[in-house]
Amino acid sequence: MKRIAVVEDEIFMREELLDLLHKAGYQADGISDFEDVAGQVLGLSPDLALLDLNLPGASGFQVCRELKQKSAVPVLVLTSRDQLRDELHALDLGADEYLTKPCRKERLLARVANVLKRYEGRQNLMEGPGFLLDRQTYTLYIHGNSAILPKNQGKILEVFLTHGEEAVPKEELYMAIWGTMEYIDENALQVNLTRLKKTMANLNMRLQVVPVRGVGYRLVPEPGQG
Amino acid sequence: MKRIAVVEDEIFMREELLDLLHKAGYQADGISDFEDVAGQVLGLSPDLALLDLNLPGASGFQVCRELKQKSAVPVLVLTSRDQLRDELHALDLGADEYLTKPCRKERLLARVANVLKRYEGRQNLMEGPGFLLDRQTYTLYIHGNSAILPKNQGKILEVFLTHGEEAVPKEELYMAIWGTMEYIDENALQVNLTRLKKTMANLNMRLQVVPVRGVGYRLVPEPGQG
DNA sequence: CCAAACCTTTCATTCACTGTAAGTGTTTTA
DNA sequence: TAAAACACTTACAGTGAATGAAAGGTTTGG
Repeated sequence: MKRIAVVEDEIFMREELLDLLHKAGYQADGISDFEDVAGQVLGLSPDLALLDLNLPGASGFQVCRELKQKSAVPVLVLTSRDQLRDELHALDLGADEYLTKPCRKERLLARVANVLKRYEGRQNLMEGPGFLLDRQTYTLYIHGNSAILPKNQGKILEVFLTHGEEAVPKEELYMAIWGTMEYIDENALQVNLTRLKKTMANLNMRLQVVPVRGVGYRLVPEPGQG
Repeated sequence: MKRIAVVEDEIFMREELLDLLHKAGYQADGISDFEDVAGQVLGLSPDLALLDLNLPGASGFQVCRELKQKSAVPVLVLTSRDQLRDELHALDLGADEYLTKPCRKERLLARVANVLKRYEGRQNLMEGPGFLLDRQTYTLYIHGNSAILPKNQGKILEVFLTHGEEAVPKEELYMAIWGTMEYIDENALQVNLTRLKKTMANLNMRLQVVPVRGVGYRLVPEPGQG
């Protein structure tokens, strides 16, 4: 059964949506606490996020951006904001659908089903700047091409992507690759990083791995000439 | 540059669309003959098809269905039909977007860009019954999971998919795998087929490879109990 | 300039993929 | 029913990519 996360602060509306989706055969879960909305949504690991834009605390746009940065979950924006610029903004942030309230139930359900169908088989894809990464196979999609990363390089890149441009401590990379921090030559990580860099260069990924002295590494956009 | 195929019978509207898309940096091509529309569109091998529903000859719905059956090209329906049931029908056929005329230019361009963005990196994906196959890496997406096929198995499956349920001559499989028909043990193909079958079973693909005596093989849906 | 931190290249090991071989089933036809 | 043609399976050894270890080079900051 497909899971849908519903982000809507108005309680009556939320219950109605949950009920509607439930009757349509989805497992729908709402959020009632509006701190770290994106985190909560991802915690539900839904197949789709249904997102209102007018939220207490952080704006829906911010939530949408965060969801898209940290995952590849499809986002359907359902809002009463009917300004064209809101729509353009949401779409630009990567929203997969934009519907304005009031909205016919049939239309909403059709769009939900449509988005879910389009995302079939994409559950494992993570979004990076300009590319997609399959978390299971470490297949990388970039510039309309695809390539398979060696497992270690894939794991490293995956960890980087979950951190955005934040520094990633070496310990975390150790854990991600080997599941432990013992008995591993410190150099092994180094070698795999070198290999990842070379791979990224070969694929023309405009990203650089830069060291953070005494801590670990960061993934940053290449200081391009563009 | 992204290519867009425009299917719109009203010539004035068509020219306006082509102009708009062209100014937005796309390579847009229109169709002026409305026989075998889907075939013509696919002949352009566009990154996106912009489709009107009211066409002379076959209905736009039929074209949409055909496009989705024969390819994985994204379809954006732009129509003056504003009935909900038309929209539901189009979405059900797999249309990726449904916009009603009149439509603000900004909105249209935003949706076009949005759909193209969503399809980024999907150019190499082939659609099979219930799964997707990446033609470059032979990554297989099924049941929300992904797996990498060994090269030979991937090539075989790829050839099968281009044939639907038609029989595939052995010679074609030879050519696809080894690029030649000489110096190859006839049994090698056999072994690879056995391996592909095992792989498909492990992945719960509901497909069977059946021999066509003296000719080759066919890929058919499993005679399931569903 | 020195030491710590960081990087790169090379090499042997390991493991998945592959074709060969050898033998077992199955269908067709006389 | 027999035998020939075709189809299938399993086991095995060769190959090549990925990996960690080793050894040595480079950068950074005090």
